[in-house]
Amino acid sequence: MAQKEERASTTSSQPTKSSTPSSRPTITLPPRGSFTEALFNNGPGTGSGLGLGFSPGPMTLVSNLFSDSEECKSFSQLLAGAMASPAPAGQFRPNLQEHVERSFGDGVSGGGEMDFRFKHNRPSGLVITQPSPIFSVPPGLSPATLLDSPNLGLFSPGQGAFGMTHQQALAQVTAQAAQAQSHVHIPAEYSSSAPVTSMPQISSFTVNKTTHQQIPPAVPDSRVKTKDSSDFSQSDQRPQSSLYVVDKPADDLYNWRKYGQKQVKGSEFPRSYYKCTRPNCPVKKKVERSLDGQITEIIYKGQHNHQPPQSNKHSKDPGNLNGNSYNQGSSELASQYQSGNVNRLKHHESSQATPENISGTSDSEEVGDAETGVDEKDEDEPDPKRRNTEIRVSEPASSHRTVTEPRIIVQTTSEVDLLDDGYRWRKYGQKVVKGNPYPRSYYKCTFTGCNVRKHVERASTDPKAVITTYEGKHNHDVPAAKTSSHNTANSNASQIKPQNAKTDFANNSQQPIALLRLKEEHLT
DNA sequence: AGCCTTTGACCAGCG
DNA sequence: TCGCTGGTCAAAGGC
Repeated sequence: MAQKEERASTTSSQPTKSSTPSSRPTITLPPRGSFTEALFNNGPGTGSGLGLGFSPGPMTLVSNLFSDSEECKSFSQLLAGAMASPAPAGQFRPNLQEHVERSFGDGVSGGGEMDFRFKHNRPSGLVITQPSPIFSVPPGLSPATLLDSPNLGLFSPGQGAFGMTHQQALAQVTAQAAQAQSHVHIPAEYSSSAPVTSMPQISSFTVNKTTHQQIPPAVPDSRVKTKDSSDFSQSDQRPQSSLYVVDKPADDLYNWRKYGQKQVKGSEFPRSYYKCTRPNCPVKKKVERSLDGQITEIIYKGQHNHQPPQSNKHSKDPGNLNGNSYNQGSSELASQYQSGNVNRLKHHESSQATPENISGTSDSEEVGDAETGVDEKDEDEPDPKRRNTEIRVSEPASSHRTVTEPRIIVQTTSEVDLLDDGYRWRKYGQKVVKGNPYPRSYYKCTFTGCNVRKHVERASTDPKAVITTYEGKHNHDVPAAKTSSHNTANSNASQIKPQNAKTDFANNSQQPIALLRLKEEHLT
């Protein structure tokens, strides 16, 4: 059946390792004070990362690389250098890849789809051989070393962590960063104040040049969605036979039985109803998917009164190609769900839900039982009071749908914060995840009508290591500078965005350069 | 045989 | 009361 075909195609979509490593990329060192300064210090006027005064984490550094438009000729070139070096299938890569993919694919109107497709549709046989000086690596730090280091491989077609969650990604970032310290030597002069742990990964920027590997949503459902290159130029078209997937949303360790499907008004997509197959378990979930199979929204209702099956039969699903990693993620999700977190994202799709997704609705609805720092220890004890909580995991409603990771949001504070990118952000939630003492924080752009979301995570072992994920596209300009020094700094940051976008390369309104270039290349 | 999906019918809430 | 809509049931069929 179609289902089988999808599974088959999903399986076949496994990434292929780089097979044509051309000459190792030559990485030149740009004048310090520009690139490196921006890289490690977030650039002039940007203020410290996230306004927290700490050194940039791996993702921030990576972001800086992208944002440093002046140095970057094109995204592909960036990738070329990295890809030229066949990095081992490190486990962590997919995570960063996810970050980048999401950053580039989500919420980018106009080119959004193309961006997204890039990650999904890069022809498996496509080899980009444009070793160009995109990345700057301090003397003594061999790009090859970085790229070949199994500990540093980022964005390479690793398979192990195919379905990693943010938490996992973060955990690995931390772990690997730590390992990096012992594997990579970084001249002190370049280390600056930035933790050495963050550095190596900068150059470990390897992007999967093969068939796109979709990261399964951290949330339970969803399978990998893949598309072949043939679909590349057909932005919103129906999926072709060999493309995709996504079928039953059941990879959250729990077993679900579909008991109904209905075409609901207001949605062009049918909604499926699932029940946990566990006897007496009241949990249900509603899943809406687009015609091409992408999950656009997932709404959980109730709380499991049992542990996830140890051996989920669904593990055989292609979506679990990653096996452990994915299961881990699922497990975490399961725990999160079980913990009774309440979320209501409305439209997300953001996640693909896109933030809009998350946002759109989330804003007004995610409110709910604001709980902060949900204590994971509760996960094993269903709280009767939480029984009927509803968790909505949706995908972005943006026109260009992308498969991103559904989110679990717990609204907490309403503090308005000015982060480092010039935009004003309101923290609307945070969550403590198992294994990480630092909460994941969620921010929303405070500009009226703007649904851009920002999700900041810190590594459990190194709060300086931050993964920032943007969702949505700003529909406005960077707020005018305020009188405060902080704001001024941010304002400056926005003005020099190309050089200091920092994590903002992910931010739609700022992603661009690399993104656009990427398109150009694919179009030709 | 068991489990799951499909799908039309039924039910309840709401305006 | 009626119609609409969302949610659920349950028979049929597939794997």
